[in-house]
Amino acid sequence: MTVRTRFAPSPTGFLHVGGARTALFSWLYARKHGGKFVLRIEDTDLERSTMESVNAILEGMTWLGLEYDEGPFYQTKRFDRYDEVIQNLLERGLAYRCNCSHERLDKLRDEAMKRKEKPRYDGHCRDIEVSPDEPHVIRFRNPETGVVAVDDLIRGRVTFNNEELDDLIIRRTDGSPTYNLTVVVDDLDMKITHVIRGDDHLNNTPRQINILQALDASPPIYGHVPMILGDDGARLSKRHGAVSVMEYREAGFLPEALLNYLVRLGWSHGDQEIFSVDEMIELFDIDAVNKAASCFNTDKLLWLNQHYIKQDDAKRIAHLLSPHMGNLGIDPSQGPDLVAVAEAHQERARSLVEMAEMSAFCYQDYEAFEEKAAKKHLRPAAREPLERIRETLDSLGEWTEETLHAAVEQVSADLDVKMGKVAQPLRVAVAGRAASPGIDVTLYLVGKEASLQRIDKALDYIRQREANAG
RNA sequence: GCUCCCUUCGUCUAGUGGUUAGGACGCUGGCCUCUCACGCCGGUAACAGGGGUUCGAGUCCCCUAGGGAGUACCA
Repeated sequence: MTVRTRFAPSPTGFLHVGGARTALFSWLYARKHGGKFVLRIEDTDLERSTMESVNAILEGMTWLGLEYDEGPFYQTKRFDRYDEVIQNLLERGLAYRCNCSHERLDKLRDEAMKRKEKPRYDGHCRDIEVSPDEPHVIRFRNPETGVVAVDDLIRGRVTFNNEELDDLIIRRTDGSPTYNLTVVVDDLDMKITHVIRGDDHLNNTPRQINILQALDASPPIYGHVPMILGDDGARLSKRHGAVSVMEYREAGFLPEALLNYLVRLGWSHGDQEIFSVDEMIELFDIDAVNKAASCFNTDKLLWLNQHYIKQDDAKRIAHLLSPHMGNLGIDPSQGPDLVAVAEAHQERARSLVEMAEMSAFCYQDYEAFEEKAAKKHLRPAAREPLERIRETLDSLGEWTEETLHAAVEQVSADLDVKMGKVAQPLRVAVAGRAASPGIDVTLYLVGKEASLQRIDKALDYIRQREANAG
């Protein structure tokens, strides 16, 4: 039997991290077992489904590299098939027409709640003939007794009493099929062997199994993965920052970092933290997925992101960095080689956005000195070192990291001061702040002309300060 | 309310009857050092509570508490 898994989002919004993790687990399971991964769009809710959402979901999956083998299949294109199944159920007496009014249903619910019971449909129309010509819904005739057991890959055996279930609507008054029916028919038709989905569906599973049995089909194997919560333990929402996968791209995250973070959320393999996609496929084990929901922790994601930024090829990082530079109004082709700039910042940035911000000085003059840095380093005592290094740099033959390093060392030696006494004021002058890559690299990237100009600006600042003090 | 699910450091987790309860993020002390970062060494911090079972329980059972999901002519 070939393994076939699926991801079946409803297109009512973006691909969020919870859905992405469910998709990842499902995808990994298929890949690990040499199976197929199917994408299905559950768009039977005509009111809320949009094409923009479909595109956003596809974009998110593509970015993460969760490629599907079949699909996307759209449920709205399969209404004929659902009708056929409903008709079949109707003919065999396993479903029936119901014309109970909303009012009656509401009343039923209120009364049940008052009696501290679970609200269920009372089966009023079960044995009465409702004409096909009058407005009606179609309900599934759920077994009234017995238990349904789900042998879940993650939760273990979970059992439900049929008395708890009621006759659910499988076709609305407008003729459209409902979720629990379409899922069952689709999973069946698409020969899905393993249904890996969010655990918000665990309660639906017994109903689906009952429908499956009415259809003389054997249920697939289920695996209900827990939810992802916000860092405060509450349900993940916009309030927690980014929830959409694409927002993470915009925030400067690498897809492999998000994937690695997501796979470790609720799953682990001993003490291993870093997983390449190939390792995930090899080591992932759905049985080892935790039962409890887990909180999303951006700090750890940032750590992983930094790890991948650090480890990645500078060329690729530069390529990915480019649009973020653009967002700052910088055209990376005007200035130093972006690959060199990226390389210089690879160990310093936790995200590409941070990298763009911290390397902007290589392309454009900063607006003002970082206040604390200027106060600390651009003081009268720094004037001489700065003047000396300016002179040395001005007459430097070759502008390379080696010659620049030597120049700074030479001035420090001449002045008989530690290198920091020269490098720090120089750094603030050239980069505008107290932190930057090594001073030689920093100078190299800024270039001779801009460096000298900025040193002059720093010297002006110091003179101004001396004047004010005097 | 009812049904189902869940519960180890702040967070992600290891742990499948005998461990000084391990790792990671974070925080923190130090080393390295031209700054920041990286790297390295160290520290901080957890078995929700209560009953059993057992020579022995984070691990098995029960109860309580707390969280979550479902309870739609949403998916």
